[in-house]
Amino acid sequence: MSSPITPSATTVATTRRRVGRPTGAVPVTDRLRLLEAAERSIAANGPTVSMEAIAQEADVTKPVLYQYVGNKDALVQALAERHMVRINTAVERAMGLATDGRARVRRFVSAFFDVVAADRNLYVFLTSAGASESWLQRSTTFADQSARPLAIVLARQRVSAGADPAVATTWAYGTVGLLHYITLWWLRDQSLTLAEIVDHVTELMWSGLGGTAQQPTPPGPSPMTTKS
Amino acid sequence: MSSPITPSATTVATTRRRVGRPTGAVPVTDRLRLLEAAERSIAANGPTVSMEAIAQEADVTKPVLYQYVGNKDALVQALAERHMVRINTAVERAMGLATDGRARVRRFVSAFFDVVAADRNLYVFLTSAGASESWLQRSTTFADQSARPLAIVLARQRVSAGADPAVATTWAYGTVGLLHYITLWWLRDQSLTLAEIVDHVTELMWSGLGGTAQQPTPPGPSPMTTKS
DNA sequence: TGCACAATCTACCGAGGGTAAGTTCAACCG
DNA sequence: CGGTTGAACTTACCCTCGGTAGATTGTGCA
Repeated sequence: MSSPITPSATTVATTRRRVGRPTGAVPVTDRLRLLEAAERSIAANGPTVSMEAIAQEADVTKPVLYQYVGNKDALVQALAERHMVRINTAVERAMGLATDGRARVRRFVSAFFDVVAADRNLYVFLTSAGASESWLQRSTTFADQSARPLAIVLARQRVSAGADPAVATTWAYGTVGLLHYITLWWLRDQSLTLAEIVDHVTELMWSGLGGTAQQPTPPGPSPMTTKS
Repeated sequence: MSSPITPSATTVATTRRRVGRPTGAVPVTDRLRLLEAAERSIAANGPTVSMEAIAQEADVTKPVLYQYVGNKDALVQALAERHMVRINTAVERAMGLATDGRARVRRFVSAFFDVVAADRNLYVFLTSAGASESWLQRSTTFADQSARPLAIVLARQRVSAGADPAVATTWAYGTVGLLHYITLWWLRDQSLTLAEIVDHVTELMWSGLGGTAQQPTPPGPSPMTTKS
C-alpha cells in the first residue's frame, strides 16, 4: 500500500504526521503529486478506489486532497485531461506518417488501444466514475472531453470533403462510445489479441456495417426471448 | 411521491403498515410489482434513485425489496431484461417490412431512439448503474445483454455474406457503445430532432467514417491543448 | 513579543447499500 | 381449543464513502 520505509528528510512520513502546520517553509504537497498518487492508487486498488485510499497513497489526509482537487468529479476530470494528453500524443505520433484514410484510422485505433491497455484500471475509472451522478446535467466527463475535440476535427474534414458537417458531433460521440465499449469488453475477457481487435475496429469504424461488400440484411432483431 | 389516497381493500397502505406478518393469506407483494414500482420511481426521481425510495414507492420496506430482488445490481439486470424486450419488439416491428440493408438499419435506429426517448431516466439508470462496480469481472450489464444477441445476428449475416464472422462480437459491442453514447448526449442537450439524429446515426453505422465518398483524411489528432 | 493566517489533522455528518434480529399472523397438530 | 413452527413483515442497525467543521501548530511580519 503505502511506500516502504525508505526514509529521506525529516524522519519521513512512514509514521503519522503530527497535527497542525508542519515545520518547513514549503507545503508538503502540490496538486501534481496528488494526481500522480491518485493514478498509482487507481492502478493498485482498481477503479473503485476511495478518496480516502488516494489520500493515503499520497501520504496526506482527505481534507488536503479535497483542498487541492475539489471533489471526486474534479479529480476525474483532472485525470481525464492528463490521460487525454497521453492518448493524443500517441495518436498524433502514430498517424503522422500515414496518408491513406483507412490506414490513418488503423493507426489511430492501434495507438488508442496501446495507451489504454497500459492503464486498464485508470481507463475504467475515468469512464465509469461520475456516470450516473449528473449525466443529464453536466458535460465534463471523459466522454465529453474526448468527443468535443474529435467533433471539431470531423467537422473540418467533412467540410473539406464537401460533405455536411452537421453530423460531426453525433459522429464524435458515436466513435467515442464505440471505442469505449469495445475497450471495456476487450479489457474484461481478453479473448482477442491486440492486432485482431485493431483490425475489427478499424473495419467497423471505416466501412461501417454495410461494408464495401453488399450484404443486404443488416442487424436483424435479436432472438432475445431467452430468459434465464 | 407515493400514490394518493385511493383506498381499496383493507384500509389500504396510505398509512404505515403494522409490524409483523400482515393479515391475509397472500403476500402483499410479488416481484413484478416491485419491478414496476422501481420503474415508476426511476422515472420520477431520476437515475440516482435510492433503493429506499424504490421500496417506498412500492409501499414496502427495504428488506422486502432485497428479499425479492437480491441487490441493486440484480435490480438493474432485471429491469434491463424488461427494457430489452421493449426495445426488441419495437425494433422487430419496425424492421419487418424493409428489405434494403441501409433502410433496415435506419428503421432499427429509429425504433431504438423512439423507445429510449420514452424513458430517459430508465435508460440512464440501466446504463450507468453498476458501471464501475465490477466491470472487469462481471458481464451482466445492460451493455452485455444488448451486445450478446446482436453479436449472434451479426455473425450469422457475415457468414451468409461470405465474410469472416470473427468480427461479430467486437462489432456488437461497438454498435451498442456507439448508440449508447450518442443517446446519452442526445438526451442531455436536445439540440437535434429525432429525425436528424436518426439520419446521422444511420449514416455512421452503415457507411462508417470512410463513407461512400472518399475523403482521404479521417480523424486526425485533436488540438486538445486547450486547458481551462 | 504578539498577531494574523497558512497548512495540516482529527473527528464528525449524512446518504446509501445491505443485514440482523425482533414482531405478528397463519397454519397445522395434538 | 391451546401450542408450536415458520412465513411475511418491520425496526433499527452496520459499514463504507464522499465531504466538511473546527481544532492545532507553525511561519512571517509588525
